[in-house]
Amino acid sequence: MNSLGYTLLGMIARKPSSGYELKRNLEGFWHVEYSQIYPLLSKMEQEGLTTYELEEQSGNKPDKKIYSITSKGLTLLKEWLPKPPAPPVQRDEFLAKVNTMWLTEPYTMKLLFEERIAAFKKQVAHHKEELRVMEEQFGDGVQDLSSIYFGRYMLYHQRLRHDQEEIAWCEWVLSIVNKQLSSK
Amino acid sequence: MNSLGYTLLGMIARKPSSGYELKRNLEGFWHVEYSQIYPLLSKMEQEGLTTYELEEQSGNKPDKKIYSITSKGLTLLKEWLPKPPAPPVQRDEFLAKVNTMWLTEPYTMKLLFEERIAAFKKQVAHHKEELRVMEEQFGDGVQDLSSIYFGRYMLYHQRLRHDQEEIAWCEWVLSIVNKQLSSK
DNA sequence: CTGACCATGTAAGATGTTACATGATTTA
DNA sequence: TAAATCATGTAACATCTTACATGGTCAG
Repeated sequence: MNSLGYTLLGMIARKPSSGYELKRNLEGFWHVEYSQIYPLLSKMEQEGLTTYELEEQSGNKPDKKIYSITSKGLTLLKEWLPKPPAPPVQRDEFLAKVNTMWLTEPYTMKLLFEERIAAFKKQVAHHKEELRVMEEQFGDGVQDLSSIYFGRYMLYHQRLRHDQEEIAWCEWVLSIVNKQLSSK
Repeated sequence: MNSLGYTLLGMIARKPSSGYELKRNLEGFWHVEYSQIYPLLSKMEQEGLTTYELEEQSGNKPDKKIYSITSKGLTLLKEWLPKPPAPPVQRDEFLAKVNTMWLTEPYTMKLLFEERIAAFKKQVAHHKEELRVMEEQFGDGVQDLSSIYFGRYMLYHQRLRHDQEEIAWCEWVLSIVNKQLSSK
C-alpha cells in the first residue's frame, strides 16, 4: 500500500465515502485524479481493507459506491500512523520559472506573479470556507484534541498559513521589481 | 519536453553543469533522482537543446559531462517562460497522518510533529546557507533584478519563509496539544 | 447554449522511485 | 570502520496524468 491508499483509508475511517467525495475532500492538500482513485479503491476493497454499499442515483448516473473501513483496514491504518512519513514531494513549475527569470522581461514575470497571487487568493478562500464549515458543524469541538476532525482542522490551518505566506512573498518580490523598474 | 526538462535547461543556461551538480542545485525546491536526470539530459542533448564537454576525473570516477545550452535550447526555454505554469504538485504523507490523527495517541503525534520540526530546521539552515553563498559571491548584486541569480535568490527566500512558517505551525499545534493534555 | 457538476470507470502513455553496478577518497 | 561524497548510468517497477466513454441536470 502506498501513501495515497492510506490517505484514502484514513478518510474512509472517519466517514464512509464515495470516490467522488474523497477527491473533493482531498482538495487543497493532496492532488489526485479520479483515474487513480477508482482503481485504488477497488484494489483496497479486494484486499479486504474496505467494503462498499451501493447507493442508487437518480438520472443515469452510475450508482455511488460508499466505502467503509473494515477492522483489517483499521489495523493496517493504525500501524501506518506512527511510522516516519515520507518526505514531502514538491514540484512547482512556477518556481522553476522564477529561477530562470533573468532570461525574460520583468513585465512577463510580473504577470506570472500576479496570476500566482490570484490563484492563491482563491485557495485561501477555499481553505477559509473549509474551516468555516468545520466550525459550523462541530462548534468549538473541532479545536478539541479528542475530536475526529481536529486533525483536518489543523491541516486546513496549515494550508491557510502557507498560502497566505506565498501571497506575501509574491507581493514582496513584486515590490522589489517595481521599485527597481521605477528607479531606472 | 516536461517541466523537469525546462528546469534543468534553465539551470544549464545560467551555468554549464553536470547532472550531478544539477541535482545538488535543485535541492530544496525540486526533488529528483539521478536515474531521472541522466536519461533526460542525454535525451535533450540528442534533440540538440544542449551539448556537452567531457571533463576527466581523477580516480576511477566516470568523466563529468558538462552540459551547455544551444541556441535552439535557449529559444525553447524562452518560449516556455511566459506560459502559465502547471499548478504546484504537493503530496505530503505527514499531512495525511495529521488528517487521521484522531486514530492514534497524542503522544505518537507529538513525536511526529517534533521530528517534523527537526527536519524543517535543517532545511531552514540549508536555505540560509544557500542565500549566504549567493550574497557572498555576488554581494548586493543578487538583489538586482538584472542579476542572473536574482530569481534563484528570491526562490530561496520563498523556501525559507515557507519552512519557517511550517515550523511555526507545528509549534502552534504542539502548544494546543500540550495545553489540552495538561488540563486533563 | 456553454460549461460545470454529478458519478464511475478503462487504456495508454508519461513520469518518478528503487535497486543494481562500479570504486577510490574523505569524513565522522 | 562505517558512511558519505563524487560521478554516471540501466532495468524493473510504481505512480500519476491525459484521453476517452456515458449522459442528465443546473447555473450563468
